[in-house]
Amino acid sequence: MKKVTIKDIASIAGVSRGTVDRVINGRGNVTEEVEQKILKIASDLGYEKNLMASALASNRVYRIAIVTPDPNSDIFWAQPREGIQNALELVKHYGIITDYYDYNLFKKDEFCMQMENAINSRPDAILTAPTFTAESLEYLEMAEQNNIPFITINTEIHHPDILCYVGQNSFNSGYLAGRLFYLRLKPGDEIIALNLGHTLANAQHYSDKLAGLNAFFEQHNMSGNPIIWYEFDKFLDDDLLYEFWVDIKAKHPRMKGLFFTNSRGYRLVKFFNPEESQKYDVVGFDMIDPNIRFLKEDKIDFIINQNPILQGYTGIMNFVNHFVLKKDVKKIQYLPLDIVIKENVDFYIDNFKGYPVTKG
Amino acid sequence: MKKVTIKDIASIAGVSRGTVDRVINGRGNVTEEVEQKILKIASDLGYEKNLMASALASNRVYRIAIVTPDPNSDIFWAQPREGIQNALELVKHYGIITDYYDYNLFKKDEFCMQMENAINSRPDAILTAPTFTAESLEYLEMAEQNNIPFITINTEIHHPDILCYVGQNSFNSGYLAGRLFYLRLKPGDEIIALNLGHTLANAQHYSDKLAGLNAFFEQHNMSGNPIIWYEFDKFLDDDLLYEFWVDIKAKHPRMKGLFFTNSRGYRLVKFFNPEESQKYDVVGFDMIDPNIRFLKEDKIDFIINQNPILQGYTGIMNFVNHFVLKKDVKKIQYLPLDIVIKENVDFYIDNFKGYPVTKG
DNA sequence: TTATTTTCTGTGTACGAGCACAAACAAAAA
DNA sequence: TTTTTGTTTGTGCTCGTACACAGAAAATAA
Repeated sequence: MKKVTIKDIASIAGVSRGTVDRVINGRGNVTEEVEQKILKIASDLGYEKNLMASALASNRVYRIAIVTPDPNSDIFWAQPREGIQNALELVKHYGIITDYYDYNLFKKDEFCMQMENAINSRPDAILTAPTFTAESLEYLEMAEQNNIPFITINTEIHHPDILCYVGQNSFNSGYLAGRLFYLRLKPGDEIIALNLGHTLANAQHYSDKLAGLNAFFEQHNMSGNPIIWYEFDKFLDDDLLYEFWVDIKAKHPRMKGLFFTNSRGYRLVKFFNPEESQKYDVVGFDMIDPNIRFLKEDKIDFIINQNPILQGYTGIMNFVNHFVLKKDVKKIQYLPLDIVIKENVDFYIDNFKGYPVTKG
Repeated sequence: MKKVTIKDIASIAGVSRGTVDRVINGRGNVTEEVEQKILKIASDLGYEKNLMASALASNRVYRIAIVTPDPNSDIFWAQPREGIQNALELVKHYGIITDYYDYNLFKKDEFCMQMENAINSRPDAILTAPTFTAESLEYLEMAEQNNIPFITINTEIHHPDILCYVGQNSFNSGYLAGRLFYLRLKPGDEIIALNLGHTLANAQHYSDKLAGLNAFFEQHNMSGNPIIWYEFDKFLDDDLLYEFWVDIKAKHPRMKGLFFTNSRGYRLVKFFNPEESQKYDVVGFDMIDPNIRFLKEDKIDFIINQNPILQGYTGIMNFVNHFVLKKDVKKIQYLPLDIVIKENVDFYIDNFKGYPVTKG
């Protein structure tokens, strides 16, 4: 049961290690006849390259440039980063080095600058959350020219040349939200879909989610339950937001469900009084701290989680699978849409991140 | 930014590689003074052992004995195995070898036999699902004597000497089920909790789940919604099971919720007519194929999933973290209780297993 | 003191694959 | 034929660590 080495193959084939090495790694300069013989022996013996020895000998370094929003500009982005760092812990021995190019989520020019810096550093790959779609596509082309593949997470852009996408399926998350409202809806109840954010950034995301929600209601003949779409981009100003909320309530006495299209539901539900906490079914996204708090206080009823930590983790692991282990990687990987409620939230937070972790 | 090696430390400390090696690996025979100097330099330089080189040089082989139920005796157990095999794919380069000791889930003597075989093979660790609690504890002690640690998955046994447990928290899964029923319950509605299985095996599991369910109802003042507990061990006989079901319906006209304590809900819900599929809220466990089918047919409403694939995966990864990477491993790792419904089930099945996978 | 044991330190080789370079051989050109 | 060129194969060193063994130094016994 001993492992087969290049030496074993060489001695059986009656050639030297060097020749076997050339065949295995396709370096050429080997007669057809010998090559075939060696390949046959290798496959008969079930030869598998010892990756440790290989990495050690080649002494190769892989560099990944990470272009994601600065967590300080939007706390959500701490989570993908956490996953990235955890993955690195497991695979850094393969010689993987990362450089971070942070940008302010709300500043397009910062994004562009950092993306250029990243490309100019000539990394082996760029891992990015392409929050600015149009610009991302441009840089993708530019990187393409320099043979730098893109690994994208969280925000889907459609382009044949990305190495992979790991993240959410927005349409389906809206559709899922539809079911969650449906569970408790009565005839005539209204749903308010609320986008606390700027239309420009991530527009596709939001409209896909809404489309999914609408699709569910249509397919379940819920024409008696209207969905009303609002957008409010001054969400950072509590006074204005409160005014907006009072206004909404006045306009929609039959409001029963509240659908937040992103992670910022916490900004509004903090205005709920106890009675309102009871009355409304609230569905929001992402397990960031304030959302978790309000989930536990019954102000938010369901959080749909797309495991951003796992997105980062998987992004790195895909790199390893592709570059180090030379395995095919699935191009589109939609993560599960976890339904998080008060009763299972702690397990998602404390004990597990979707992959094994150590104590320290 | 170059990596620090033993040689670097040696030349700075003015000693040979061998001496540094003795210090780093605590092999002794080094003067206190030199040892301290080397340790200081190592920590100053941020030395980290190159695991590739280490594994290569030591040529060590780790053997794990896997003692789990034969998937042929109960299909559920194919899932942990899948996770085990996927994890091995990622870490086998560290020299990890596995031997499987399968046993029939329902045959205690087979379990004992295989456990003895496993211990006698003197592995570095035993990964097991201790479905037979009392016996498992005995073998745990026996393995303990031989310095073979236990990694347990899926079924929790309480013993200070296990290396780790990865799996479900039964009480909480019952408690979670409580919430799922609560969403749609009306005053007077009854819940039938049904254990399709033998009392003996996994008894703790089942009673914990029921306790959780009861606890939720108590804490939410639902004394108007009784929970009635049934057990039926002839579940393999369709005729008897059908008879039992007809009987239940007759006895409980106010039945609204149906709680299956394990993965075998599919055996009963197949008797539902369309009207019944609508009428009952059904909560069951485990994403095995027949359950998934009935989820899609609206006969089952919620599946609580404890990611058995991930259990296997994590079990192996914990081994690696402990033995190869020498990191501390969390002793108890409760996996998230995923709430799976028709609208998110496909993402759990097709696209993701909770960790990165390759295409082939 | 010298002999002997014990404690400490240095050196050489191995692990398996990568890679540069040398050597052997064959084919084409002189 | 010899020379040149090109193709194919073999050798030796490298990566960073582990470990056996040799050797030096110190401590103890004679």
